[in-house]
Amino acid sequence: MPSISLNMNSKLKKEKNTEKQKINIWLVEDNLRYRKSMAGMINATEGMRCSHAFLSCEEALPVFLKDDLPEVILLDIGLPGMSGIQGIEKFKELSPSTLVVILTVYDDNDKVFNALCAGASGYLLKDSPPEKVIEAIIEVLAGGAPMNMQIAHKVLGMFAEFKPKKANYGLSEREKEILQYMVSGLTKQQIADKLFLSFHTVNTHLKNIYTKLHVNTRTGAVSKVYEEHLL
Amino acid sequence: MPSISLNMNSKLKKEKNTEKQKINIWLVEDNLRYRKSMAGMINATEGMRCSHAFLSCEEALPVFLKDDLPEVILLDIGLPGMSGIQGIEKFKELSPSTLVVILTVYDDNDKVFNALCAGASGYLLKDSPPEKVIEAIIEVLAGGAPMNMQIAHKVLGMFAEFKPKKANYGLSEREKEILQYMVSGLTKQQIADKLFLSFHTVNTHLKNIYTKLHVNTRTGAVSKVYEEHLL
DNA sequence: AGAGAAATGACACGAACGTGGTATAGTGAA
DNA sequence: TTCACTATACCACGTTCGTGTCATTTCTCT
Repeated sequence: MPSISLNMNSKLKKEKNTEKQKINIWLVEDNLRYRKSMAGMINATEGMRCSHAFLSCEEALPVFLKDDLPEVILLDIGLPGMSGIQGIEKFKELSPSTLVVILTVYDDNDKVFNALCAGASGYLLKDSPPEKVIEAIIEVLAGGAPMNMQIAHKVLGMFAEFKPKKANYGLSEREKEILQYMVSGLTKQQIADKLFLSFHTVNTHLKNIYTKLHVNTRTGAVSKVYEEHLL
Repeated sequence: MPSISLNMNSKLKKEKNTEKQKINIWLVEDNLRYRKSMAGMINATEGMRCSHAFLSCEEALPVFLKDDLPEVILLDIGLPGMSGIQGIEKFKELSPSTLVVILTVYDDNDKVFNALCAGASGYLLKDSPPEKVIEAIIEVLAGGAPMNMQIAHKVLGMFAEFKPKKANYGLSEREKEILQYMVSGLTKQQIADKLFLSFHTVNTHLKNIYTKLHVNTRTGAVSKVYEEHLL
């Protein structure tokens, strides 16, 4: 059974006060059994209390109006009504300091990616043993980012997808320079002025760039730059 | 002292064979003391051997020619000569199945980001206790992604930066649709054909899009779409 | 029912673009 | 030294764009 080192001195105070100094945790989870079991687990842990357990984000959000802001929300993704992903955004909007930890069965890249972009501070799968969840709460409060091994692996994998592409297309330095200016929205004449070149020179370079990139509009070239992470 | 569950049956075989069945680990680290200490730690661990310890990537790369491919490389980033980041790419190029774990003092976003993009499978800080490094080797071999708590936190933070921008600029659905086609490189006439619209209609929509996005060229609009993660 | 937003359509004109050429000079490799 | 590549520069033609102004038809919301 894990225990936390925070507020250990406060334990000397009277019960009522101690109750309030426990870590305030919310649970949003539509499965009754899992919800009850998890809430029980939290309340049985020293220094933690599960003050609310909802079965949808729609239920949970209005409670934010009262000043019972949670420190941590354990959030499912496959919920009735509003998805957990949308939920994260709402929660973080209402209380940016609240840490959201995803607790779900979904492990596909898309869900993980979107949840993290939305502001989740951790991502656990439901096959994790309950002790791991309790540990995760402690970790996230300590400034960490609890994740299952396989989730962490996926996350790093996403980075690798970000810029492996470096198909140069054989662009020369000058061409890259001109492409750069084009991407930032300048016209040929403006680029020429910027580089102290003739309009015709820029025109020629652009022609060559189009040939190399297999495009025939400036728009297509700009898209290619972003799409394939050139420059 | 951690121990691994892999190849436990092989321990019955004779010494020479067991030696080869240990996990082959390379170390690239310019600090003499740290290198020696880490190599010693690895070799003292059951089922692991540090077959090589280099002080730069330039030294390590030629050894890949012989068929002594490591399963894991512990790699520093602040190295003389070629940086560790470049090193990752080279290593992964020569042996994609080799897992690279960064072991460094640098924890700035840029280094972390680039290392992960380059293909690192883990990222540890040097202030980690040696046991943690050994655990990380086991974890990465089990398909995980070992990271310090603060690194994991940084990594998730990077995701949040990816698409918080939801500045819609008040674009209507139709406008977004047209913008989409423009981004993919089509001309006004081509877009009109695609959507069974008049050229003039597309022209008007584009005008409105430019106004809303505060740009006045298609190139500028496309850049804005990518730069601010619209659509 | 009426206001307001969005989508649709049209015309015209000057500016910018895309593409077909041609040509000179410098640099570094074969 | 020749060859290839790069950067530079020019011209002309037809196409596309950006912008001005205007009008009609849906919708939605109240």
